[in-house]
Amino acid sequence: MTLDPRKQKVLRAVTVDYIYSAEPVASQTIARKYNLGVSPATIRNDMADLETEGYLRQPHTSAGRIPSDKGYRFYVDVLMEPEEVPEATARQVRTALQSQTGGLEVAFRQALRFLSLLTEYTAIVFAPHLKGRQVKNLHLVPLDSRNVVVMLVTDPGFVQSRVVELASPLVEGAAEALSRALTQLLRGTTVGCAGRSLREDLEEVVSDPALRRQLLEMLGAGEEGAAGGGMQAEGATNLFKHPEFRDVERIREFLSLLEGKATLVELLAKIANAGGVTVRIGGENHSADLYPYSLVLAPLACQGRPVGTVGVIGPTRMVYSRSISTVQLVAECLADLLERFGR
Amino acid sequence: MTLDPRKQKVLRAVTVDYIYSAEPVASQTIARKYNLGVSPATIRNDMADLETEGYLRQPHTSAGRIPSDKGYRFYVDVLMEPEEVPEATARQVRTALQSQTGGLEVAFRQALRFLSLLTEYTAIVFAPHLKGRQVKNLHLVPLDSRNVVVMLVTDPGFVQSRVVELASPLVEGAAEALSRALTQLLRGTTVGCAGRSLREDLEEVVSDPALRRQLLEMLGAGEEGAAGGGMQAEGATNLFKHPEFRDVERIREFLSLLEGKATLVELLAKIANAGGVTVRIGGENHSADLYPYSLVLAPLACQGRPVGTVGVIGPTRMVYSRSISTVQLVAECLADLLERFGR
DNA sequence: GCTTAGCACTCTCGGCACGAGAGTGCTAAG
DNA sequence: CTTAGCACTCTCGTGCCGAGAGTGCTAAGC
Repeated sequence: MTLDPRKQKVLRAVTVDYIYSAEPVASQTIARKYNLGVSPATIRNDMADLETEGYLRQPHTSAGRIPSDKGYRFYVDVLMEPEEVPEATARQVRTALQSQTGGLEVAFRQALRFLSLLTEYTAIVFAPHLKGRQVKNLHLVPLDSRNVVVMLVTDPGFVQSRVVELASPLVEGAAEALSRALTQLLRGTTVGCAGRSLREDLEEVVSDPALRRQLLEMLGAGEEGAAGGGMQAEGATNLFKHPEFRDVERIREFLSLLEGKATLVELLAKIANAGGVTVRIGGENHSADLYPYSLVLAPLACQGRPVGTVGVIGPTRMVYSRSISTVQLVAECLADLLERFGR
Repeated sequence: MTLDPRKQKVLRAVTVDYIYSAEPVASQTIARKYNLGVSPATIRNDMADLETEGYLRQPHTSAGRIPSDKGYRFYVDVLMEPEEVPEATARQVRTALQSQTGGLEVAFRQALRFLSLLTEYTAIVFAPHLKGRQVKNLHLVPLDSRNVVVMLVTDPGFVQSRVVELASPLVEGAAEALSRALTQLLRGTTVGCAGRSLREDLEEVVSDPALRRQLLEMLGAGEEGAAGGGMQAEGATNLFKHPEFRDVERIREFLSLLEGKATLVELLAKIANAGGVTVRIGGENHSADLYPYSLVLAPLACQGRPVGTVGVIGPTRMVYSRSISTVQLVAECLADLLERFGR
C-alpha cells in the first residue's frame, strides 16, 4: 500500500506547489517546474491514481488537483523537508524572550506576536491555567484599615491578586499573622480542588466573611486569573491575507471560532499532555468547526508537568515546514521561561 | 438656515428607515410608511433640498437617499427620540457589575461583554492606564530567598505585580523594611514621571540592581500593567452581522484598526476628559481610518479625575438612541465600581 | 507493460447585451 | 406650494458566448 517513488514525487510536487500558489495544480505545471523526467500525460495518470487512493482531490472536473487531508498528512510525515528557522531570527527571538522581565503574561503575549509575525498565521496560546496548579504562597497586604490585597502565588510563579474590602478593620500586625497562617494551611493545595475540609479549615483561620469568600473564589473553580486561564490569540488578521479567506462567511466563522474558544480550548488542553510538536490537519480534528484549518501545536511543561499549549492555526494549505520549526523555537523559549519562574 | 418642520420630518424618516433597513430610502417608501400627509413628489423635492444642503447623499442617480454625516449629526442632536434601556435589563447589568469581586480587569471585561451584547456593535474600553496615576503603596513579598514579588498599588486600586529574581538573597525581615521604606519614598509619586531625583533616591534605598531595574521599569514609561494600560475590545464579530461589512476589505480594515489601536487610543484618550456621553460620527473624527465608523463614548472618572473611556464603535448607520443609553448605563456602573475601589 | 502524443470533452470565468425594476427630476397643471 | 405624469438614468440579475485551462481516453511507440 506504499506509494511508488514517482508517485511520491508527484504528490510532493502537487503539495508544495499548491501551498505556495493556492491554485489547483495541473499536470503540465509539474512537468515544467519539477523535472521528474516524464511527460504531463504520465503525471496525469499518477495523479488519477493518487486521487483514487485519497491523497489528492479535484475541485471540479477539468481543474488541477489539490492535496486532501490525507495527502497533507503524508506530506508532513514522509515527504516534507524540514526548514530551520534562520539562525539570526532564532537568536533574536531567544534574546527577546529571555530578557523579558515583565512576568509571564507579557512574555506570552510577546511570544504570540513573534509566532504570528514569523508564520503569517494566527498564534494561539492556551495559557497555563491556575486550575491544577499548587499553591506556593498566600499573602495579604493591607492598603489601609479596610482594604487588603490578596495575593496568591501558584506553582510556576503565577501571581493572582485581588483587592478585598473587609467587613471589619484589620488590627495592626494581623495581616502578617494571617498571611503566615494561610500560607502554611494552603501550601501544596491544588487550585480548583477546594474540598469541604479546606472550607472548614478556612472558617477557623479567617474570621472575616468577605475575605473568606474571596479566598474560596480564588482557590475555587479555576477562574481566569491574571495569567489568563483561557486562551489568547494574536494575529487574527494574518489569515485574511490568504486567498481562502476571500469570502466573508469564512472570516466570520474563523472569528467566532476564536471568540467562542470552547472548541479550540478542548483541543489545546488535549495537546498539553502530548510530547513534541503536533500537527493537526483539517478533518483530523474531528470537529466540523476546525475542518478547514490546520494547527501546529506544542505543549508547555514546567518541571515535567503540563501547563499549557502554544502554536498556530491557519488554512490546511499551510507552510508546515516553517510553522513547525517556528512553533518549536518559541515553545522552547517559553519552556526556559517557565523553568526560570518555576523555581 | 434652520430646516422647516416638514423637512425635519423627512430627514428623520430617511435616517430612521435607513438605520433599520440599510437600504437607500425612496420618496415613496417614506410616503407609505411615515404618513407625512404629502405625496412622494413633495418628499422628493424636500429630499433634493436636503441633499443640496448636505444632510442627505445619493449613492448614485436613481437610487434613494441616505443620510450624510451631517444628517446623522442633526438627527442625533435634534431629531432623535431618546430610548431608555429596559428597566429589567438595566437592573441585570447593574447587579452583575456591582457584585463583581474579581477586580477591575474582570469587571471591565464583563462590562464590555454587556455592551457588545446589548448594542450589537464592538465594545471598546480604554482602560485606566497606570501612567499618570499616583502610587499608593509598594510591597515586596518574598517567595523564597531569591525571588520576590513586587506589588505596586496605584490610585484607584490598580494592582500591578511582577516576580523578580534578586541578585543576592534577602535576609530575614529585609523585605518588610524595604516595603516600608519604598512606600514612604514613593507614595504620591506619579507613575510615568520617574525623574532623575527618584532614580537617585532609589539607588540609596535599594541595593539590589535587579530589583532597582524592575522598580524603575514599573514606575517608568507607563507600560501595560495588569489592568491593561492599552485598549481592549470585545465583540468584533458583531459588526460582521451588518451589511456594510459584506466585503472582505472592510473587515480587514476594521480588524487592523482594532489591532493597531493607535488611532483609536488617541481618540479615546481625548474623550477621557470630556463630560457625559460623546457621539462621534464618521468624518467628524478627522481620521481617514475612522471615516466609516461612528463611536459612542463615555469618559470614566475616579474621584473627579479622568481615568479612561468606554463605549462602542459601529457603522455610521448606527442605532444611536440605543447605543447612547446603553453606554451611559455601563459607564455609570463602572464609575460606581471605580469609586468603590478608589477609596 | 509502461510511457506518451493527440484529441475530444468538460468546466470555469470574464465579458456583453438585454430587460426589468426602482427611483429620480422635470414640467405643467391644479 | 403641491402633485400627477412621464421620460430618463442607473443598477442588477440573467443568459449567452467564446476563450482558456485541464483532464481522460485511446492508440501508437519503446
